[in-house]
Amino acid sequence: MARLYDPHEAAERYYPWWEESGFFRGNPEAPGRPFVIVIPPPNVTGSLHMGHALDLTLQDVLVRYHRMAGDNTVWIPGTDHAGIATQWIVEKELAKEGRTRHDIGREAFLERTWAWKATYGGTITRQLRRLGASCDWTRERFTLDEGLTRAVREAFVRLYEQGLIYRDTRLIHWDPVGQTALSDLEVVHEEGIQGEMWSFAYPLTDGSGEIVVATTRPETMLGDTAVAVHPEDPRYAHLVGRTVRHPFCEREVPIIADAILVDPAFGTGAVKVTPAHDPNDYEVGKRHGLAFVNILKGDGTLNSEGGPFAGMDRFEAREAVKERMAQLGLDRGSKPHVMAIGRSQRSGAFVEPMVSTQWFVRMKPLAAPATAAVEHGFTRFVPKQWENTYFSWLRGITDWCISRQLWWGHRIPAWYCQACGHITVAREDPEACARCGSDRIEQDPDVLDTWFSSALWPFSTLGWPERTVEMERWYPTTVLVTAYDIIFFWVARMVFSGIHHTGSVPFRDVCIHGLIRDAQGQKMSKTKGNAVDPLLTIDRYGADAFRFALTQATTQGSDIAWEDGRVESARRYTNKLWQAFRFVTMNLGDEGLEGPVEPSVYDRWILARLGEAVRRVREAFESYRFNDAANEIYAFTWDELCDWYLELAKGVLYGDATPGARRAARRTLVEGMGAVARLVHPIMPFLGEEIWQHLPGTTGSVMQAPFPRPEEFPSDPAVLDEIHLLQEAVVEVRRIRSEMELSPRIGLTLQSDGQRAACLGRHLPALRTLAHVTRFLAAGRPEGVSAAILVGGERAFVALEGVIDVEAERARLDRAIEKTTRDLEAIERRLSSPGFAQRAPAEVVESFRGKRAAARDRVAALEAARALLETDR
RNA sequence: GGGCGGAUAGCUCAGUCGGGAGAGCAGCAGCCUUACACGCUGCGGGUCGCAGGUUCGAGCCCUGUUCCGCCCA
Repeated sequence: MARLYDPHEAAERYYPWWEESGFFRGNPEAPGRPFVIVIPPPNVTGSLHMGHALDLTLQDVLVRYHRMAGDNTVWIPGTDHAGIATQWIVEKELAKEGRTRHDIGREAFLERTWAWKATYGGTITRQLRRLGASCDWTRERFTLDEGLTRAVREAFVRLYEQGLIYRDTRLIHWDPVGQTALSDLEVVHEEGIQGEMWSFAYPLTDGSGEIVVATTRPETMLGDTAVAVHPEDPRYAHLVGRTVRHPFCEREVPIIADAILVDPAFGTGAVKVTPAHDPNDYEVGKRHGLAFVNILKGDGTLNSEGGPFAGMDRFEAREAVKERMAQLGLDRGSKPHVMAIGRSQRSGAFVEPMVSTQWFVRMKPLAAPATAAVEHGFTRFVPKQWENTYFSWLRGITDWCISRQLWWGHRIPAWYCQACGHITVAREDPEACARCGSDRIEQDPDVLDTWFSSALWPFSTLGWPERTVEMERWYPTTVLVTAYDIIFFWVARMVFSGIHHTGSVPFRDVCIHGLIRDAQGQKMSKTKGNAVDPLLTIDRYGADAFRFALTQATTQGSDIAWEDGRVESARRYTNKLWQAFRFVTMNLGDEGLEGPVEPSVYDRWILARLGEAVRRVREAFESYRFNDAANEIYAFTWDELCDWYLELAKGVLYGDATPGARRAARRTLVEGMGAVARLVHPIMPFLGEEIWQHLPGTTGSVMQAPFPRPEEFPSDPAVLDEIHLLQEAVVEVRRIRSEMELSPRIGLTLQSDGQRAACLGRHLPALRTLAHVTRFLAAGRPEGVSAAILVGGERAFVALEGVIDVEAERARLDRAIEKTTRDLEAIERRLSSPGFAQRAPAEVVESFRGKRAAARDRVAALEAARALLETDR
């Protein structure tokens, strides 16, 4: 067997085998409790980052565990079409050729985008394979493929027919770089921007004076259609109802009174009103019936309403307006102002509020059932606290702007009649207007928000709106695994879409995990240069170690500060397991495993401990406690199997044990290692498989082997107790050796006349292997100097005559007495504290009395040993 | 402004029922013992942010408070 485990070689060998053998494939008609996960679809443009790696590792861990546990398991992969991001990439390519998408036309542009997707779109799914993800690739979906497009069309038409989708002209967020409308969620508010508050004067039309207003966006004054003051502000009462003269536009601007908009204490108490370019002013405009003057074109330059500034970019116009106002003597100065600004999540451009005609989803009626579903536990958040995030968003929800001025996406299925103006919304492309029958109809040029199709993902991937066997058997899905940052974007939208379209929540559980940050706790980003590349990490450490580190780092919903040290430590663990496995294969002997066996107490002990570990690991997986599962496996394999059992087995294998006992030890090694291969496989699939393949008696893939069950490994309290005693003896002798600075080469004699300690005589081979104890005597204190230790509460001695000086042993005993006395005092304080005996539960009091007795015995035994040493002087 | 989370060993973090504070890494000391020096053995290290309260008993429950982070407006 190779001296070192090669994770790359194993991955290259096993992954194609698994995939080609169909081990990843789900079958809705197979027996078993369904366990179904749909992947949170990554952007088709994307490449694997640490966030994906974490999210997908956790899903794969669950999927592999449940598949082995006998559930009807499937994990459906896929990608979304990422409207804005993908279109951008192709537009940039075109720009290099000196062309725009308009030059080549819609059809050619889409052809080109599909071609791009065919070439580069598979990047992330290839990378997923390197991670070991056991998705059912035969079911891979794409949000723009035929079936999902049909689902989108169906959902849109239904919502429209039910009055839940409508078209309206209102204030929306406009991305001047992407040149499209955005939903509220796609705007990121950036705080603490250093700007300025600039003041200027509007002269009253009648020339009797002026009114001073302030703004952080001077160019918007070109769209002002009112100046507002507070109705109860005595400074301005006489001006309400009069007008000011706009210096650049041919219009008179009314002075109005509005108690909601205006805070008389802020600034001059007078506010300019731009209804077409500010959310608050928009409301004022509606309240007062003001004109909505849109001054911007889609690219962020000023339109003809901009008068002398038409054609300028909005920021250029800002400076130009200020300059002209100064020339006109209307500039009233400026002062620094810290403000918040909205940027497009995708393009990073400063977003402009703009009045525009778009399609919207009416959210209130959809949000209410989505809230109720979580309140009533039909869908459960793990950890529970994330419900609050979900609820608070749904409570304050506004209608969802779903149209995007893009070409790459699901085109809105609405046709406008040139003859009668009717809008025809239909499942199949219509030939004529549904009302007047005219064939002069034109389809809406816009496409839907990518999230509109993502919201249908848990059921569109299963074949909805068809009533497929997948829908019958696998819907609702079992669990959605995702980070908390897309609870709004995606989780909530899937829940209300699922309930509305299918009558059921889309998943039973939502397992929320944190984000991966760098070692300093900063968010990883390409621009900061602190991003860790998961593929390089896999290159360096192997997928098994990487996955183990991710799993071990995943504590309930909190962020992870990433350091490569985590993976390095996990890689050492893979080596440890590999070496343990080598030990097993190197010690199988020639005589075979068949034949009568005489299991030792060690064999029975390790299997009992294995059973306990299996129970804890299963519990951890079942309740999404990933770190607990990883740590249980780690602690069992390293601290018990390697540190104790393998050493104990050496005593049997290399000593003069009977052939039956040796055979039993070998079988236990093989059985234990087989269980370890199965235990680790969900987290470390390649290592688990590699071990499994080389163990005698295994068949098929470890993927298809049953996950260990606690019942396979019987417990035995007497055995656990005996080995515990042995461990105590070993640890104590080792401590003596270390504290006395005795060479590991010196064989020691251990002796005790205690009743429980008597059994140590049977364990001499183990004592020799583990602590280099070469002799055990059922006797009391030896002649000459000796060290006293406690085993099972009884005194035992390590003969040290001629080996060590008395002073050192005396000092050691003093330290031990001091520590044990401190323990005893703490217990006694507890027992004698007022009310404890009366009020604490009887079993607690009893356990403390037991502890007191044990501690008293320990102190007495140590003091007796100390006294014996004294008489030697 | 509203909401949520965090503060526990030098670092990163666990801690489920309220019942004697843990892991990994780092540190110190000793070992190339025939699976593993990617290892083994032993040791040291904590005012559980702070102040009150409830309780026989609080890292855990309650109130207040400081600092850090995130989300929303």
